[in-house]
Amino acid sequence: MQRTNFREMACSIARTLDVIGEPWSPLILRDVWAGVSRFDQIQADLGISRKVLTERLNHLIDQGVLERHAYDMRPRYEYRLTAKGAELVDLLMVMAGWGDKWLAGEAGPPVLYRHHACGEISGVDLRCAHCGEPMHAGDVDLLPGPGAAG
Amino acid sequence: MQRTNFREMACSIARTLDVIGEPWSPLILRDVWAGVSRFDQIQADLGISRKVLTERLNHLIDQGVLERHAYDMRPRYEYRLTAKGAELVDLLMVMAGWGDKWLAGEAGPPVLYRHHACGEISGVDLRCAHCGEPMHAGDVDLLPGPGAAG
DNA sequence: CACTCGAAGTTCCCTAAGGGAACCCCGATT
DNA sequence: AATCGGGGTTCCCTTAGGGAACTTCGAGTG
Repeated sequence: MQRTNFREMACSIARTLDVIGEPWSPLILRDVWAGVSRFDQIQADLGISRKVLTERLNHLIDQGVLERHAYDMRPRYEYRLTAKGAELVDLLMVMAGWGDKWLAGEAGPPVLYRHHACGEISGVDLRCAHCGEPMHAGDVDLLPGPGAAG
Repeated sequence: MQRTNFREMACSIARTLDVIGEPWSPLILRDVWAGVSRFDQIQADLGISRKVLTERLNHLIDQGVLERHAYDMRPRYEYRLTAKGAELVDLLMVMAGWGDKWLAGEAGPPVLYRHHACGEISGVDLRCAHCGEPMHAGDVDLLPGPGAAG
């Protein structure tokens, strides 16, 4: 399909999409996060083609988001999130929050999140890292940064 | 390419991907958010094929994320974020934050975010909606919710 | 009125990516 | 020696994305 690649764009959103923007990649990370971490498990859970799963896993490993770990003397492997990958899961939690709010409908959210610190069922909330007040799409101005395109 | 559709999965991440998971969709939302909101502008800014841009815009409108708005007596339109779409931009800010941290390199972030409330250059931080403490991937347990698959 | 312009698509062909099923490899078990 | 099961690889087919040319429609110009 000769897909355009986003890596060269001077945009952190595009670059992030170059890492996890392909179809299935976020769901693979979700599975690994949730403990579904072996090839056949992921393949069966998602219903993804084995060929594509291989490609995605290799790409995620190349990008430093997953690592491949032997769990037996036999050639058996499980996939784990790296620190870089674990921070991507924050993104998945925000996605899940949006889906819960706008797409879950009558049935309610399929998954609940219990926060260790307070023990309550909760969700993520976006705050300004500087002042701690809510920070949403309409609460910011965009300015060119040091890495902006020439 | 007979792509699998994610809509029917009992997972808010998958359902969200069904709305904005196709290649280009998040970048289209980013453009509209940043004020690049007309067909030819978006097409030129992204370098996306006109055919695919048409498909993506229609899908985003169908999903209630964008709306098409005439800005002239002539058939001229601009695209705007709905409330549903504006909340998706929160997701884009989290993506941008991850890209800034892990992919920007020496050059630094291409775009800076100035928070209206405090006037500072900042970024988003994920907090528990219930207790206000940090809430990241490792800080939660996943539990089946009311909309979980049978 | 005829001509041109520009925004916003639409159409067509070509290539490459995803789906699916069959096949392969390799160490362990029987 | 034969089987098993995890973890892929290979092959073919279909369809989505890229790219460029073409269309449509109202406005402005001479």
